[in-house]
Amino acid sequence: MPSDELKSILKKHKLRITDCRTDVLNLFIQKGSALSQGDLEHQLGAYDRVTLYRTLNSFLQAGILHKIPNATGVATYGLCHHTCSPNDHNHNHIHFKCNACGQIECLEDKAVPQISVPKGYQIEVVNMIVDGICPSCA
Amino acid sequence: MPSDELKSILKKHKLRITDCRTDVLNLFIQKGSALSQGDLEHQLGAYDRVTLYRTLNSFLQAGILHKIPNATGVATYGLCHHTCSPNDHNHNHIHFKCNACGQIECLEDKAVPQISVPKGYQIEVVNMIVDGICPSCA
DNA sequence: ATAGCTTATGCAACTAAATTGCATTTATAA
DNA sequence: TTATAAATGCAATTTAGTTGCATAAGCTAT
Ligand SMILES: [Mn+2]
Ligand SMILES: [Mn+2]
Ligand SMILES: [Zn+2]
Ligand SMILES: [Zn+2]
Repeated sequence: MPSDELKSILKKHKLRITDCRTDVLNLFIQKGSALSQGDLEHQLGAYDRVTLYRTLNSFLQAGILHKIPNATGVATYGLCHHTCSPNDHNHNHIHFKCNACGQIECLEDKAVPQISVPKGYQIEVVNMIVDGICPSCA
Repeated sequence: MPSDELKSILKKHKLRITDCRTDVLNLFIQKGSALSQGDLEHQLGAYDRVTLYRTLNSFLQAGILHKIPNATGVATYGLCHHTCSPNDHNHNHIHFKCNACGQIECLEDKAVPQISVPKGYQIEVVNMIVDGICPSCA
């Protein structure tokens, strides 16, 4: 993606434009799938782990990325494709984790179905994670 | 829960009966909510961290516990209320995580709704985690 | 009940990920 | 261009998860 577009995305979210941030953002856009901090470290070796860590946190805060729950213990992050802001993350799509290659993807077109919970419980966010085999691994 | 019942549960799953295992099992039954290894360490200080770690793994294997995905990074485990065996964990219920007290519960009565995924994806397991406020914290 | 075999436990050590403090560098707005 | 606030890198710490090995304990067959 052209550098100008990357910068405008950062600007839109009121983040200072730095090399690390544009590179991280670009990687997320290129890859299309969810990435962990380790993925970033591996593919953007130029930057310190801590800087990548803080970049992820900035992006979370800003609403550029969302955190994807999973049982493996390593946090993964996906691009917010819809308009998200720090206080209003707005995600409603299913996540898919491939048991073969380990990749996690956002299935943007698949909405999380409506559910009900017992009396007394208040719903704030609903996450749905599908484990299985992705098309590339089938 | 009476010691005899605890022992028979362990026996049913072909696990040797030890103090640690009966205490851990008893704690899960008493609490009713999901627990992390840290929770066990805190509440069953008599046992070594590694022993608790291996107890959790044995229980997972045996089908006594199931792992509950969440975005916090610490693994939590819940009792399998239905018949589960090592090769056939059979869970279909929603999990609820309270954003106030942090507790995670199994909503046994709330089934995970059926979903469809894009062509080429194969579903193996579906997890649904609801974040919100639990009745005790409301 | 006991002996013998198998499994569980505790300790120490190690890995990996997440997190913090602080000095230095860099981005941005005046 | 300069002043200010924020981002970065490095070092160090915390936390969770994991493995190896010697010892202790559970279980089964005699
Ligand atoms: Mn997503
Ligand atoms: Mn459950
Ligand atoms: Zn795959
Ligand atoms: Zn609560």
